Parts: sequence; structure tokens; C-alpha cells
Amino acid sequence: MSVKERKRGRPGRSQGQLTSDLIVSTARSLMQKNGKVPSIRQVSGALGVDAMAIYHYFSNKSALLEALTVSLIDDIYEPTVDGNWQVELERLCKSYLALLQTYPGLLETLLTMDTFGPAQRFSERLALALTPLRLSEATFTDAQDLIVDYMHGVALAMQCNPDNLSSDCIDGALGLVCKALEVSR
Amino acid sequence: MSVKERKRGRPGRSQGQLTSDLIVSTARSLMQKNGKVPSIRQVSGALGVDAMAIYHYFSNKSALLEALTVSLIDDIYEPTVDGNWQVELERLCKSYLALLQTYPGLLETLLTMDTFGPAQRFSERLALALTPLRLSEATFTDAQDLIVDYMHGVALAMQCNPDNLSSDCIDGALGLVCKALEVSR
DNA sequence: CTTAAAATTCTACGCTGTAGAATAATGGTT
DNA sequence: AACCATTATTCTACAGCGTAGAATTTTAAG
Repeated sequence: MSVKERKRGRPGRSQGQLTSDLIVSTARSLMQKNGKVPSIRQVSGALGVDAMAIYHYFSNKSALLEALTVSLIDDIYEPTVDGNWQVELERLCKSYLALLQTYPGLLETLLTMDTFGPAQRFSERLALALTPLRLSEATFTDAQDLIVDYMHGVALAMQCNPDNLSSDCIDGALGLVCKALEVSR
Repeated sequence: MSVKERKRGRPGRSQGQLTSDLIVSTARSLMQKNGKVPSIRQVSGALGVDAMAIYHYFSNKSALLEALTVSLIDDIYEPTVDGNWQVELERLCKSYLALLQTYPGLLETLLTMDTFGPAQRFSERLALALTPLRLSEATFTDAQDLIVDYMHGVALAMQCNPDNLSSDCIDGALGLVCKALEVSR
């Protein structure tokens, strides 16, 4: 039952090399399984590799988490401009929430990241969902800010209190926002 | 320049005993100074005491953080029912935001705590600010949910991105909510 | 054939929360 | 005054964390 002693140094071309994608996807599944950000040692353990090997591909842990985030962020729902905008908005929001719930730790990385691209992803899709409304520029920005930060607040609450909250808890507040937007239209 | 070796065992009555309040307030000022949750060793260091002494007063770190949270939560603005409700609402929200910004780490503790009291504190004050509107029960709940989670989202964003955001960033979104509430009144 | 680069492991450091044991002073009982 | 349980404290230690730096081995280029 020995744990397969590993040989030092660069491995031969036979035994598959590590890749950053492999590392990211391993980290992703650990994150999903354990409901929290895995340690570097956990990731490397799951890969059957020394912890420091990770650092050949990522300069530090947060670089890995950022890559993870980038790889996931496009999964959120892309609303269509033609449909019922309220339905599309709800779909978008619930999909975002589901993503943030499935991968706890994503939220913090998303907001902390130096590169804003991923954080803006949801804002962009939100803009899409709101275009049918033809809001004034100011109202549009306010609505975007309100919904984005509201969603992050909900996501954080669900993350801190996993048992007590379901993703349907946004229905009421979102409905209120919709009413507001219909009036401001 | 020796670091004053400490004697083991219970100290004599002369040299003032530790208290949980002293520990909490030390933790508080460290949190404020360093902009993050202090380690137990940092707190004990500032108190000139061994780290494990803390555990005589708190069963674990999160118990200390919860006590800290409880001690701070009443600092948020108490809105008056008579005044202009929009002004009162804004004051309340900005005071909450300022608190969460001054003590980063408070937010997570607040949301994670098993005892909901402190987390409801803001909701209660919010209810106060909204009473002049005489909203229907459903609308009231929705508004409360919306504002609470929005505020937490903003607080988180400011915490993750301290340089980029000021507490005035809530003006627009809050204004939108106010418009919505006036209509639903 | 040599050699630089690349990919990996190993060792180690300082940090974290905290369990468990040792120690010393206190306050109450006899 | 002697004893003793209780209380308040320190010490030692452990497992885990991120990661710096060096050693090691293989690959690929000249």
C-alpha cells in the first residue's frame, strides 16, 4: 500500500506532462466537490504531483484561481434580446447565482481580480437583457449597478449560509426591480 | 532590549487581568488599523500575552469575531421616522457601508454567524426607515431584501477593491430603488 | 557530445488556528 | 494556618497553509 514514490526531476515523455488546463480543471472539480477553495497541496495531491509543480504553471495561488474563474465565467446564460425581457433577466440572474453557488470562492476571486474582464461578463449579459427596455443612459447604469451588486450580496449570503437559502429567494426583489424599470422606461 | 519574559501560571492580582472586552477592543483596533482580520497571535501580541490566553475567554477565533461584531453592530445610524425618508435611508445605508468598510471581515462574520441577531440589525433599522412609506407587506419584504443584499454586494466590492470605489457609488442605485418605492406606495 | 532549458521533487521557512499539559496565584473550607 | 479545587496563564506541539530556493532529471538544440 505504498504511495508510489515519485522520481525527482523532469519526467520522461511517456508519462503525460502536467498542463495548466489539467491543473485548473482539477482545482475546479475539487472546489465543486468540497464547496470551498482547495489548497495547493490538495490540488497537487489529486494530480499525483508535488505541490511545487503547480508553481511552474502559475506564479501563485491567486493566478490559478483567476484562471479558474476565467474558464468558468462564460458558462452564464446568454439572454436573447427578442424574448420576454423579464424572463431573460431572471434566467440570467439564476444562472449566475447557480454558478457562484456551485463554485464557492469564485465570487471573491472575481471581485478581487486585477483584470476586470470576467467581472464585467455578467454586467455585459445584463446589459443585453436590459436593452429591450430602452432605458435612459443614467437609469440603465443605475439598474446595472443595482442588480450586479444585489446578485453579489445574495451570492455571498448563500455562500455563508448554504442551508438556509435557495436561489428562488431572488424572485421578490427582482420583481420589484422589474416594476421599477417598467415605470422608468 | 529583551522582550520581557512572561511568568507562567495565573498572574497576581496586581497586574490587571485580561477581560473579553479588552481582547475584543484590541482585536477591533487591529482590524481597523490593518484593514483585515488579525490573527490570534497578533491580538495576543498587542495585549502582551500568550496566544492561548485568548482561548480562556473565547472558545475559538470565530467566537471572538462574533463578539467583535456584536460590539460594533449598534453603531449604525438609527433613522428617525419623522424626517424625509429618502434622506434617512441614505444616511442609514452610508453608515452601514462605512462600518463594513472600517472593519473588513465584519461582513463575512455577520453573514456566517449562527445567531442572526446582529445580521438583522440593519434590516430592523431599514424597516424603520421604510415605515413612512406604508408599503404593502409583500413590497416591504421585497424592498428590504433588495436593499440589504445590495448593500452587502457593494460592501464586498469595496472590500475587494478598496481603491477603486467610494461609498457615493450607491447614490444612483439607491435613487432607483427610491423611485420604485414611491411608485409602489 | 555538450549544454542550456524545462519540468519536476525536496527541503525548509514563517505563518495560521488550536489541543493538551504544566504552572502559579486565588479564594474558600477546614 | 494549612489545604485544595478553581482559575488564569504560559509552554510545547501539531497539522495545515502558501511558497522560496535548491537539487535533480529529462529533453531538445547546437
